[in-house]
Amino acid sequence: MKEELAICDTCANENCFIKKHLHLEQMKQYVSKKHSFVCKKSQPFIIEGAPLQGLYFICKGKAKTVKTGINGREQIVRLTTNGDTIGFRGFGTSKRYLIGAYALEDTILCNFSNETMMDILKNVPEFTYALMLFYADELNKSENNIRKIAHMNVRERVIDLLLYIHKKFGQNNNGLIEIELSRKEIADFAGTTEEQAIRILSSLKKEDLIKTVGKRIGLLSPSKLQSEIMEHKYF
DNA sequence: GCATTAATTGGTC
DNA sequence: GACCAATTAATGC
Repeated sequence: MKEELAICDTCANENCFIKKHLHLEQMKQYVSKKHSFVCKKSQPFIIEGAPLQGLYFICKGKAKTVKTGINGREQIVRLTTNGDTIGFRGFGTSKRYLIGAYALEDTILCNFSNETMMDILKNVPEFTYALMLFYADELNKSENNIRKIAHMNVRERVIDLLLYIHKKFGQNNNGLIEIELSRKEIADFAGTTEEQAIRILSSLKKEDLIKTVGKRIGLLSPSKLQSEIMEHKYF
C-alpha cells in the first residue's frame, strides 16, 4: 500500500518538476525508481547536517525548511506544498543537507535518490535546464529575503509573511488561510520571538486587519496590509 | 481526566 | 525588542 501513495501518471501536481517532464520517454524509467512515503505532522524528514539522500518532492501536504542558528533559534527559510521540491541546495556541491525539513501536516513525499537524480540531470537536458531556471528564481527570492530582513521591521515582516501565505496557500470560504502555523513558526519565519509575533497579531486583530480562529488566520483587508509594506516592494 | 504543550499577557532589562 | 514569569487555553494520552 505504501508504494501506491503517489503515482506520477495520475498525480495532479502540474507544477511538479517530474510531472512536467513526464511526457519524455526517458523519464519513465526514473520515475519507477522513486520512493514515496508519508511523513507525519511535525516530524522531520530531512535532518540538518545529515548526508544527502536525494531530492524530495511534495505529493500532497505542507512542509517547512529551516536553518538552525546559534542558540537553538530556527529560521524558517521556505514553506512548501504540493508539487514543490525540497533538498536541492548543496546538490552536487555538498555531501550533507544544509537545511532541515519538517512536515506541517501529514504529508506524502516522493524521494529520488542521489544516483537517480544524477542520471536524470545527465540524460534529460530539458529537466536540467528547467532546474537551472528554478535555481535562478530561488536565488532571486533568497536575495529578496535578505533585503526584507535587513530593511523591514518586525511588524512589516509579519505582514509580509501573512501576505505570502495568503497568496501561496489561499483563503478558504470562511476567509481563513489554508495553512496552520504555530505562533512560534510565525516568529521563526519573521525572525523574531514568539511573544513579539503574538503581540503583532493581536494589534493587527484590534485594527480589524486580520481575524484568527485557533491557529488559522484570515486577512480582512489584504490591500491595506499590502499598502503598509508597499515601500519595500521596489523591484 | 490528567499532564504536557501552546498561547497570551505583563513586566524587566 | 529579547528574555523571563505567570496564567490560561488547547491538546495529547
